[in-house]
Amino acid sequence: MEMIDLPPKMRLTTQRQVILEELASVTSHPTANEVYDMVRRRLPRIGLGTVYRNLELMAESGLILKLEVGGTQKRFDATTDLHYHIRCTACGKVDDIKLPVQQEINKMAASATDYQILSHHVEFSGVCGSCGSAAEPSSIN
Amino acid sequence: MEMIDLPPKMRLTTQRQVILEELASVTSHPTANEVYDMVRRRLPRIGLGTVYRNLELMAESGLILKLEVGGTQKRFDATTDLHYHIRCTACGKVDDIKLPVQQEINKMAASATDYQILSHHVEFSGVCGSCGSAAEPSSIN
DNA sequence: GCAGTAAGTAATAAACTTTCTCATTATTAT
DNA sequence: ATAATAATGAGAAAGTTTATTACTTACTGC
Repeated sequence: MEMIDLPPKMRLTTQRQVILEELASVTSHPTANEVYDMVRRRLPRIGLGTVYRNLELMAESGLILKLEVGGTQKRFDATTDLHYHIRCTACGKVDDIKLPVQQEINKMAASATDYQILSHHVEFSGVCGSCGSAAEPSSIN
Repeated sequence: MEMIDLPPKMRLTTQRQVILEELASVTSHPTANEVYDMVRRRLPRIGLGTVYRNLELMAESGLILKLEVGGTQKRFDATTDLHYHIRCTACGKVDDIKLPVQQEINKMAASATDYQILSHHVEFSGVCGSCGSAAEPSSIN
């Protein structure tokens, strides 16, 4: 039994504010460690556990998105409206991809499984611009 | 016994055979640790590192699939033809979903990004049958 | 068969990501 | 300002995956 209840008395601490601001300041999808590095420039004494705890809390309350995309680390996204992602197989970078969300795919899925469908996510794999130009300048012949 | 297409110099050891057989014997998508447990019933002295190393090698050679779906652990799949997955948000179980792969989505993506698209994967989130019936008996009341 | 060599294994250590514990600090309501 | 308590920081701990190492096994050409 899982209910989405945001913590009753969630306090607005400096740490939370800065974490959210830093996450919102980038269009990339940083890992917890990367957020930690960004935040530490402004709050040098913050603990890594605090970053993890708050990213998790914010994700639970829907304030941010926790992306469980490929790779070993989870990534976080301050843009909470539904969108798909693409990950570079060479450098691991994750970008948004501006593709309309295919809502009808959920209905198709519902009739193909006994699961109760909640959502779906599409993750593309590809080679990003900088990695592609570095690796294969002769591929368009 | 099926013919296994091994990369040159890759030997078909007992460990590899058993790992592959055990993985192929289930329709679930076990984690490395679960494969380890299954294999250990037949080869009690096998090491966890051996399981990891060989799952990784087999995934690289295309013999099996390594799934980087949600959750903290990677999962492995002996079925290598393209298909989508669905993960239970309650118990973390991952199942195949029999939904035709949307090839055209790659073309749409190609025109929406400067990445060179290689592939895509769709992962659904939902509640599986057993979790659903266990969690919400109040819906029948 | 047998030496020589390459590949694989088991065990262990190590790296890395994430979660947990707890004494202390900071925030909120009074 | 004070009390109540949520949150923090520091470190330990847990969990997953990779790397190292010494030993074993299998393949090669003789």
